[in-house]
Amino acid sequence: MLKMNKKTQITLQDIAVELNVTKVTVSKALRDHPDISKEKTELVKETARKMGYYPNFAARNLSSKKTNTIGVIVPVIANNFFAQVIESIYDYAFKNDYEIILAVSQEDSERERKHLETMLSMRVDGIMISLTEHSSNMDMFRKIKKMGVPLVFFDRVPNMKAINSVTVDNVLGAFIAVEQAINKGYKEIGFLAGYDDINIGRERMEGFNKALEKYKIKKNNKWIIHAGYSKADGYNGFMELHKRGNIPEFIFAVTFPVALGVYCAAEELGLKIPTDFDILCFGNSNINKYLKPSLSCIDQDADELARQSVDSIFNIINSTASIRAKEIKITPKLIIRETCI
Amino acid sequence: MLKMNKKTQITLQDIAVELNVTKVTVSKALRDHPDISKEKTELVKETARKMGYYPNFAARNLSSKKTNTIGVIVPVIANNFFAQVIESIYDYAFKNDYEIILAVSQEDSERERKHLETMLSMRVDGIMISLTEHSSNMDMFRKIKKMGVPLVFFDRVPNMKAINSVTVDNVLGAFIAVEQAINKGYKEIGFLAGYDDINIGRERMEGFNKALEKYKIKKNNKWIIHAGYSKADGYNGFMELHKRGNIPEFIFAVTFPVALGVYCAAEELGLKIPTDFDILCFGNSNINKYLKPSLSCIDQDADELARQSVDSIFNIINSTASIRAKEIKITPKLIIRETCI
DNA sequence: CTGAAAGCGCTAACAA
DNA sequence: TTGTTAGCGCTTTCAG
Repeated sequence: MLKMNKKTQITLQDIAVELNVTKVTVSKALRDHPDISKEKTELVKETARKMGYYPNFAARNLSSKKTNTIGVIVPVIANNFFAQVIESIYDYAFKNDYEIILAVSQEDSERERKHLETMLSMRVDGIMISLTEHSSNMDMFRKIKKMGVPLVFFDRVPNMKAINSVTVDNVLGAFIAVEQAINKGYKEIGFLAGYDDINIGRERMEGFNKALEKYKIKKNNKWIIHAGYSKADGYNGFMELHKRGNIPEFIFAVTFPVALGVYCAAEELGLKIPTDFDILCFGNSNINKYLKPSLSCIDQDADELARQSVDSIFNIINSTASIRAKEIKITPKLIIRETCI
Repeated sequence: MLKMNKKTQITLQDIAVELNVTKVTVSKALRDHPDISKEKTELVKETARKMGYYPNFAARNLSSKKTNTIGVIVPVIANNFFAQVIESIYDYAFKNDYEIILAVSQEDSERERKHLETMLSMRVDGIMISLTEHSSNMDMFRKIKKMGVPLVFFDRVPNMKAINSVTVDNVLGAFIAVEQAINKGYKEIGFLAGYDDINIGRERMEGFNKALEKYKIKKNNKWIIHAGYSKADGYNGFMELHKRGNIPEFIFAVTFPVALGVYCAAEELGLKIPTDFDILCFGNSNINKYLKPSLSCIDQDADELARQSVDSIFNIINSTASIRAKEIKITPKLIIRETCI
């Protein structure tokens, strides 16, 4: 009854025996440690390859206290903006020899909390997160900060002092969107807005208000709907607007999915864009130029957001001294297509 | 010079000391081991929570030889189909208390290989993969099989015997797409096809051929373009078709992004769909009903694909005896919108 | 340049 | 019901 049925995993020891050295030598060689001679290093590597050795990360992490891994939590994946951000994050991480542990909160702050705990248990070297649409676990974040785990928020960030964040300038973006509508001559301006719980809702509302104020346009609360950021929210929001009576000349949508919901509702109601009402949204999508009419929007550079976020977390991870929290803002830009032209 | 500056990580031992028991007791309590009394278990958990304890997964994995983790490799994320599949995979895994390690090959088989090695090093309990568009590392897969690591291919699978796979019935899907066009009366039928390297290209071509044969339609190679599966490929493919002379009455696009590229090219060329030519594609997207004209397609159920794949890998992981490789095929369905109606 | 010893934090037998 | 003893596979001192 020898130990034969164990699912054999090749270890440093196995290679060491094969080569008549100790596992320390093998370990060093595999990591290109200067202690080991060039030839021996090559020999070790070659043997390891031949034997089908794959270093056990768990063991390595345990003894080295480093995982070369960063945790990323997003509210959703099947969304053009987030899909692009995630893809870019993966790319930058890969180029820096880091692994990404991705988790999806599904806009559920309870799931979010669990994922944060998992990341902590995995001892990731840092955490990047974009919050759920409602509130969030500030206590958890404070705890994480206190534990000294590098933390960077991106796009959807909490209302907290001294945090690292990378966001698009939402106030500015909303402002220029509404300004565009006003310049075009619209006076009846509606907003399918988010909630104040999270920065993107709060700040886009702020930009909206600013533009109305600056141009002395009367704000009509009947034309402002507070809902979420999804397609369904846009659909329902527009239906509600329609039910309330005459719809405004122009609608600003808080996100691209919301605008999509509006297109859908309008079609059902037999309303034509931009003749019956006009629209513009915050957030681009690789498909909105194919819509009829193609949708003008406030473009947020997903790749840039990802790059800045990754840079930011690496800076924190690699700095010896604790560095000052940094809030990075990316400037959005207006892209005019067939709506609100 | 006490060891004070170590970034303190709360361990079982710390809790044990606090509670005047041994770490084994704590370990068991935290995992609801029946050995430990209810009250003590509660006490331990409460204390752990208070002390801010997070179990070290690396240590746990190392000693238990189980990671509760499955690795997923996809060619791309910023793609409606894959984004949905991934999101569903995450959801099913989460509900089964499994973590997902996601990696993106970017259609690059070299990256794919590296990711596979990483997964092996992480000792994931199983691997789910959708291949890059060109060939792939069959040797690597054979090695993985030999190592006894559960492996499931989904959507894009290799041409290999005895593998576990979950795919859409590509032959059938392509067949009914082309049949629809033929029934509509089209005789000039083109195909923006993929390559034979991978099942989706090969099988969709097979279905295309079958339909032409069955209905005795002449196949015109001038109208068949072999390119990739992306929007750019669709754009270039259509431009090439156009350059070659008169375009066919109908074009079957191998993927949704390819069809999108065609829309783009057609617009530039001033061609109208469906009057100048008609189109239908393999693969749905949550936005193609918004296109003008809205695009008819062969719908592949992303969620179903994900569910079957996850089920499949769990079956393998949880089965004691080695089970027979299983190839699961999902039946696609035709969705008619404004094209090819 | 190489190796011996210790231990990372945890779980899995087995004893008590 | 609890504790003892051994590692899991690797890296990290520190000696040679």
